[in-house]
Amino acid sequence: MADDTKKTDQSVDFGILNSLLGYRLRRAQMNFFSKFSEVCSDLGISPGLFAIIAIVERNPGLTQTAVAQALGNDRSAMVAAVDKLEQMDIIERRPAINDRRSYALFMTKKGEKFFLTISERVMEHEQIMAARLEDENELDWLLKTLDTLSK
Amino acid sequence: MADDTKKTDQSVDFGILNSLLGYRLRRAQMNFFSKFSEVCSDLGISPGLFAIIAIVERNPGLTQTAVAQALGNDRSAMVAAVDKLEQMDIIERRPAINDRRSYALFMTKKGEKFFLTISERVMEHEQIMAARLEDENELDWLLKTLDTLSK
DNA sequence: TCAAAATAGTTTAGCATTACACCAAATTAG
DNA sequence: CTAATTTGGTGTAATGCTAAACTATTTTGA
Repeated sequence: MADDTKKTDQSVDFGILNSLLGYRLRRAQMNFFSKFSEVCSDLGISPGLFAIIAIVERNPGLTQTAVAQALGNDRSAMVAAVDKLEQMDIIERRPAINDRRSYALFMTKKGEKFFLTISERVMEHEQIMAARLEDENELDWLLKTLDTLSK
Repeated sequence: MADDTKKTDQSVDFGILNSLLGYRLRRAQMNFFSKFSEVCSDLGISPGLFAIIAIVERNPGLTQTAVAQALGNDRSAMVAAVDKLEQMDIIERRPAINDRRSYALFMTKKGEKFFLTISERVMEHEQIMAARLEDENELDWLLKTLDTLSK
């Protein structure tokens, strides 16, 4: 059936989209997102939750709002996220010492171990993807360039 | 008040996140997304809708499913999107000639003009962002690299 | 001091995205 | 040709993100 009347995926003309950074970034990011889910879905962790854990692990005692600001998220999105991470016994809310409005976030003992496990998986996946690049320099260059485009 | 007891955004340690392509891609893409919205929100067009228009404009007659596959979206997401674009008189559903289940999508006359207007704005914004890169070669290299990471 | 403004966390509503089930129509197999 | 499978469009439910409003608390400034 060498019938060409119906366009296949391959023959679709992407026009302007092909040269748009925004579109290409979206496709690449979507791919990373779905791969991340494949690798980590059994642990019940999304990329967004992983980012929160990573920040709290390196910066114990930050408030919810501080974490949200660091990640560029909305404060309100933190509520459900921290609720979930607390239920999973990964992080912990403690009353802030000098501000009765806010909580300080800390890793639990289980959370510290959990972070090691999941970091290992994430790094494995990262290395598989990075292997598509030419060399270490290209990776550094890409990370730097993405940073340039993030503000 | 040179008080350092509270961490500011600058002093947050991003740890592993700094070296993760997935995270950096997300930050860059979020930035493009919000800039796009600033530039195009008065026209009522999101990045996703723009992508659909761009595909239909270059490939008139594609079915909803074909457009969804090209963009990597779910079929079901097309319904509301095409409904909206039809209400805006930008694209048009016509019964497919040889398949009573499906619609073929076409630009309206107004849609063609609309696409020119919005493309202009998008390209302006694109050039502002691309100007942060070293030169044309770096842009090409980045687009190629993003493509590599998208599959 | 003390009223006004700002801030932390929360709730809620709106919107986009994803996955799943469904129906009608088309295609394939026997 | 008919039965079984696949496919296109749709509806719905769950999730994630954004924006706005609300309460309690803290900070500001006259």
